Amino acid sequence: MTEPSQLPSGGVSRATWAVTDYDLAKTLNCGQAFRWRRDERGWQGVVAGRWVRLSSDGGLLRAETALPQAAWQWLEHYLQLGLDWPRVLRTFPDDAPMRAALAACRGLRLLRQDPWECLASFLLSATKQIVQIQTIIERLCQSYGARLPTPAGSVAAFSFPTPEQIASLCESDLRACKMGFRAPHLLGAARAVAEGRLDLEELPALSLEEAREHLKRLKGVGPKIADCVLLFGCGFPQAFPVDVWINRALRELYFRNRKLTPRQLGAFAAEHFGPHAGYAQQYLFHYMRTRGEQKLSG
DNA sequence: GCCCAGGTGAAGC
DNA sequence: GCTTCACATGGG
Repeated sequence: MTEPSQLPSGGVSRATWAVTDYDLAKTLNCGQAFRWRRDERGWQGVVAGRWVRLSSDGGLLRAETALPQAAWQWLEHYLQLGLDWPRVLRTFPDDAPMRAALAACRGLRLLRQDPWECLASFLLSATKQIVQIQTIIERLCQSYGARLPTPAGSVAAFSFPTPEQIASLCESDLRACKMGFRAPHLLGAARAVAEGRLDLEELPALSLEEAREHLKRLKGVGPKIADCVLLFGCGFPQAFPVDVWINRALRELYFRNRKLTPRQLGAFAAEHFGPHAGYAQQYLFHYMRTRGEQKLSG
């Protein structure tokens, strides 16, 4: 990572970073985050309560905000620009499935998302397709988030509703966003966080097992959603969410289609994929989902 | 209509 | 322990 160069113009602020092995399109569109939208100039999203447009240009990553920025740590942290990627790569097992996934998903990175948005989003993900999760979250933000400043001519943008904002609603308010049986789960999680019964900021200081148990106290949070929050929002690189795709991937690629329980798969993953198993998981997930598709440019 | 989707919890063996 | 099923909603 290099220091960003900054060129203010009007209310807008811009920055540029030199990156290697960083595929913005794959990273923003691989199913770890749900709020990024492609437009003619890049990707629009909301990070740390700010509207931002990201784009890539060869080895350069560009960012544009609606308001002046005194500093960019909030975005560098989200994009994990300080990560020593070659060091992560060296921890992966050298086997045929992993080599294929790495070749197919070159440049895919993990983001460091806000833990609350991550928890709420994955609570809404249960037995939903990614496009439908995106739609539900968009309705939630438009209905109950706060309007954010955007550049002239851009479509409206909204913050992700805080735990307090959601805690003040009732179940039918949430069901109006078409989240179905997930509504009481989201409401319960929002109230637990708003009332201080769950401290998301404390989780990174705990062991993986302790943090997982804290999250699983919430109704609607099992091992899969807990590990998504720990991997994408709390900085546990060894967390390994096992969903239908990973289940399929592991069985097909490592177990010749033998049937295994999620518990057995989790144990295998922890042993086989090493200290950054979660990164390996995201490569296998994206590899399985895009296998057979024509390569998209981004 | 039927089946599936980045699951979970309750109830049945 | 493991298996089965309901739970909302939308798309193929």
